[in-house]
Amino acid sequence: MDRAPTIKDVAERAGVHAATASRALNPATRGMVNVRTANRVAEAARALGYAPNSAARSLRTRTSSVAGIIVPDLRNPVFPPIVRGIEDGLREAGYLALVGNTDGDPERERELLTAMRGRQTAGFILATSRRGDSFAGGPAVPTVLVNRRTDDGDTPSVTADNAAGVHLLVRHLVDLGHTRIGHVAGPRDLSTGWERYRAFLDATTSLGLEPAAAPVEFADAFTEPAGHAATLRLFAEHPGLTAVLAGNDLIALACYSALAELGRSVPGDVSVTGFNDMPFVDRQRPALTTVRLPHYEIGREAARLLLERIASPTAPAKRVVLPVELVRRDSTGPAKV
Amino acid sequence: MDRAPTIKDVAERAGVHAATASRALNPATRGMVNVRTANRVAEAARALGYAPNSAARSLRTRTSSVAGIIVPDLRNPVFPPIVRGIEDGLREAGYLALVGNTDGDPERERELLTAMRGRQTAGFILATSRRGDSFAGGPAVPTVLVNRRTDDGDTPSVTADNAAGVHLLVRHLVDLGHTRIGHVAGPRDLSTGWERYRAFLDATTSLGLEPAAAPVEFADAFTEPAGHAATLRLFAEHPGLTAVLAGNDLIALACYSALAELGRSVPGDVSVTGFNDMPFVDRQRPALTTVRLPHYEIGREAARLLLERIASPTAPAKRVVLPVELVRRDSTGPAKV
DNA sequence: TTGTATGCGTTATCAC
DNA sequence: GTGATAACGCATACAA
Repeated sequence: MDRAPTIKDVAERAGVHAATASRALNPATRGMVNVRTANRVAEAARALGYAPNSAARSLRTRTSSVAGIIVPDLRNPVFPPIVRGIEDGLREAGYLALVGNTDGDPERERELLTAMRGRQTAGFILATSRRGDSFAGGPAVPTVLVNRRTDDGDTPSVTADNAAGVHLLVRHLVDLGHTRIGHVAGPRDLSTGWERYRAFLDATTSLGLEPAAAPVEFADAFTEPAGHAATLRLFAEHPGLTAVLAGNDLIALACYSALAELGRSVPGDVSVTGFNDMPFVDRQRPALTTVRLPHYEIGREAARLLLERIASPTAPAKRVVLPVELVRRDSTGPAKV
Repeated sequence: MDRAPTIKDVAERAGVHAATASRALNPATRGMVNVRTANRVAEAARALGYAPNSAARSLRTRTSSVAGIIVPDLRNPVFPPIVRGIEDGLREAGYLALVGNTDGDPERERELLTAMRGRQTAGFILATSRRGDSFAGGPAVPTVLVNRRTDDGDTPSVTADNAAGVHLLVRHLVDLGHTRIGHVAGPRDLSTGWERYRAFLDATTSLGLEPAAAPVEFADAFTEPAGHAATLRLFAEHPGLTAVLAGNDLIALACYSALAELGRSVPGDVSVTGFNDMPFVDRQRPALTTVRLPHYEIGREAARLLLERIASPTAPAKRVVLPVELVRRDSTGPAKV
């Protein structure tokens, strides 16, 4: 088992200097070399099964075709399709994806970023950002935010149209005759939680509900336990609600169990809506009315943006917002009179 | 914005030569250097925020601390916890994880392996193997199989105890009085499908069922559509079955819908069992009786095995089999008499 | 225990 | 259009 062939071996076989072989093999510099020699080199490379040593290339060029993806936890069902979309988008451009989980811990995130940067990662796609985060003095490395974003507009991002989704849901509930609608919101420091909350205020007032008829309770996290607790708090204060707009699907499922505890039926007594359309919420009992996000496309778009960013790092930061879709199922019904 | 500090910068600041700094920073060679200088170097490194350039290190040492994980599709709910377990296990050892999806296409898999190998990947963890696969002349790169394995024992693997799980399920059904139990099996060319199928034959005969009372139908894939079709075929031939053991949870859910189509209730007319205990199958209607696999631990164990393998590549290949657990829920009930 | 010298494989710069 | 050369940052064989 001898060592893998190097560019020197290729050059020798083609009867040229290593530098020439390098130029011939690199699409960007191919033009500098005679077509015939270029072909000879390509032929030799193929014959030898030559594959460039990317460590050497990275060392020399200070970049690589590897991107880092950082998510809170891959086990949260929204992330697999996003990551898959990113991976597909990256791979088409010849990039590979490093994936890391932070569990929402900024310390872990820093460690991961450092570790990845040390491996010459060409760029980052972060699904972990908080509204207040800033990359000002931070990464000279191209970075794209996905799913969540920061408040400042300095970093490119790909998110779903949270506001439109909430408007769709509120209108749907109002159309069903609901006049007292509560919101179990996600954390305020995440753009997803915050945007949906703001849109809820917006939509309810613009549809003529008094603030007292549209109370809000914040969950500490986008999880079932946090959602459960928040739902109980909401109904303790506002027992007369006939509908709940949950910050995401997991919170909506928590509403199911909390309402069952309170002896209320869904949707008989209370209508419930989610956000995300995670796998299997269509098979819950009752099937969840929610807003579908194009998670896979969000991922692909993020990959596209990152590649753009790598190609031209100084271009102004784009913020892409992808459309969402209302999915009516069985967890919403006419308001009880 | 100046360049990242190199080991030279660290050495200079500590007043030593780069070689000494290198030895001081590397745990393996730390012993060769005076404790006081070692501390001085470490201090300088910390002050400068030094992170070794892994491209240079890889070039020099011909290895890297990056491992490749290859799965069919991250969106299949069994993989996220496995990948998460792997990532956690790798990271504790300072390794990063490259993740790629193949959609079950061997061609894509080859491409990914080549691409990753070209980037000095230190090892691979594959969740994509088929029974007949062989790595004989293949990868000199350390490799571990996870979830699935090949028939030959040449490659280390971490799998769940499929046979024990099936025995648990069959005994559970027999205890409930079922005497005509069908099996909607997964693909024969995957070890998961095959082992569960073999165990089904084994368990039913050893518990006294005639082969005719334990018919099998194979699904083309571990998916709902394939499971649906296979379930219909099974009941077309054997309408008298009172229980179905599905090859995995997705096939079990397909049994639900196929049986509903046939006008049979679950578990009133027919009991159904799954395999995996995916997220949310406890919230299906009815909640699924299934076997729980320790997916996260499977992933961690695979990472451990890979690190072992990297440390001593010639040691004999271990095959780790992790225990499973029966989870009784509402999809199984007493046999209809 | 520390310093010196060299090379890993590639590409950028400079000659020709 | 091509060749010679140097340098990317690190780790190690060897010398001191």
